[in-house]
Amino acid sequence: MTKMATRLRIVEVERLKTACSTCSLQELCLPAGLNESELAAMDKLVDLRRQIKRGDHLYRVGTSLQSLYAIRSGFMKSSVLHDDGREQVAGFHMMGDLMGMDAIGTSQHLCDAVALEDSEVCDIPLKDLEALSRTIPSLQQHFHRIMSREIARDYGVMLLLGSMRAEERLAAFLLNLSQRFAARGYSSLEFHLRMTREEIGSYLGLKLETVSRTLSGFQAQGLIAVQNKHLRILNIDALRALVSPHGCRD
Amino acid sequence: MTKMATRLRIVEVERLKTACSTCSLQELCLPAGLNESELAAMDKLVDLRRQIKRGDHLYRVGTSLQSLYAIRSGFMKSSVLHDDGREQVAGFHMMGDLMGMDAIGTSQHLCDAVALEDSEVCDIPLKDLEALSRTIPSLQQHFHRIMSREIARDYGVMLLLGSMRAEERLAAFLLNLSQRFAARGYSSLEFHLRMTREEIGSYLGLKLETVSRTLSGFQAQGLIAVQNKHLRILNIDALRALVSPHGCRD
DNA sequence: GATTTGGCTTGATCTTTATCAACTTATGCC
DNA sequence: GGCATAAGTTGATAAAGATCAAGCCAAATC
Repeated sequence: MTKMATRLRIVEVERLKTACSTCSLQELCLPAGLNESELAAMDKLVDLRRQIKRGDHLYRVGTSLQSLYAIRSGFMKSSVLHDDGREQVAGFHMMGDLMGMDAIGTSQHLCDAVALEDSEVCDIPLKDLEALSRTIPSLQQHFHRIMSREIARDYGVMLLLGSMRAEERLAAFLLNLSQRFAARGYSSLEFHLRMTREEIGSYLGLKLETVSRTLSGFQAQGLIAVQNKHLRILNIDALRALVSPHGCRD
Repeated sequence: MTKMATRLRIVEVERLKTACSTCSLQELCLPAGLNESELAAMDKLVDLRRQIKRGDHLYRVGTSLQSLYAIRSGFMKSSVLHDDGREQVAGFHMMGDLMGMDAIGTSQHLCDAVALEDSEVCDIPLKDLEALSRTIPSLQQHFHRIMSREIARDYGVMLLLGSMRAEERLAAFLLNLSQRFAARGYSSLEFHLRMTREEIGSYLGLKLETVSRTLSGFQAQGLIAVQNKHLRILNIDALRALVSPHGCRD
């Protein structure tokens, strides 16, 4: 304690708050499953915290990969750009999510990451993470799990984009958000959509008008209550039924 | 040489052929970039080779993850199943590709892997791979790159499914196949489609009739020549132009 | 070599979602 | 606090692709 205190300066207080060992997202984030001494090693790795204002980029297509980013707070989107300017939102990311993994392969970011509200991310230098995960098998394993889960999520999005109708896509989208908010201790039935209808549409492969209409339709059926970005799920079972139409499973 | 010869038995000849150190796919596959002694370590890891007959499963949804699989020869598809039986092809895989990475997160396969022609895969036990990659940084790095590239590929598919029209999807699909065949030393302009129209459609989020019509359309325009599964690209630039419509880049 | 079956093509029609357009409601800014 | 601008809703119409249907071709089977 005293030894530490001597080293502290005002800026470093800020840093200390970043420590994985005291972070409430520990269980969701990269350090999940580490013991105390391993957590301390993690703390050394994650020494920079970055503020991203709403609308600002965390990284851009073509930028060289420096670090992976763990979201501490806020909400972000990542999007791929087509040559002709069309934007496809590839994902929405919230606290505890790890971003930037698509760039490891080429050392260049392949998508843009933009904050949809003021956000805070932890900077995790890839080289350091790789070095540390060579000495901490459970960190290595967890990192692989996180990358794998991203692949699995992507497969889910492909299923959605490739074989669902507009209503199913929206229902699946709302249920996914609901579940993720729940996992972070927020209400699963009432939340704030941080993205525009256009961004939802882009993610789901629909036009914004279709998103709007479909949401209105859900409201008319009594499944949800929407007012702008405020959303309340009124009948979650009905939403689930929409995604898995007849419950006919073989 | 003589030392090795004494150790050989007939079954082991079979194994020897599996060795990464003598595999022609070395540069495409997991061992890319390893030196000789590292390659020898890889050889010990990959000790099982498996034959998959056309139509057979390499793994199924829900099966527990044992190994990752590197394709030595043949052609496979992976597909996600919707509750109601709809199938979405998530990818086509050929020699040098690594399969099964979606299952690391949950230790259970989330998709089915089926051989589209008689194939041969190398069995790579995940635990062993993780252990070895802790001692060989370049292997670790390459493994991460491969997972990352899978994520990047998925983003590309999302872009395709979310914001391209039927013609663009087909053109992008053909160009992707062409490029992958080229990377493996085959002709980039003339190849055999190993999947049915329905499987192409499933991958691209289209119905088989649309795939057929669109291919016929390409043929009518002189872009390709198709006869059943035999395909020849006649005007690759025009195909490229279809994917990036106006070349209007900002 | 005939038969069968699965895969493919092509046409006609229907459905879903996109597009175009007008208008309303928020949000942010001076 | 009002004005400007962005976001969202809703309607009318158009277009892309799905669906239904018929027939064809080719490889596998007997």
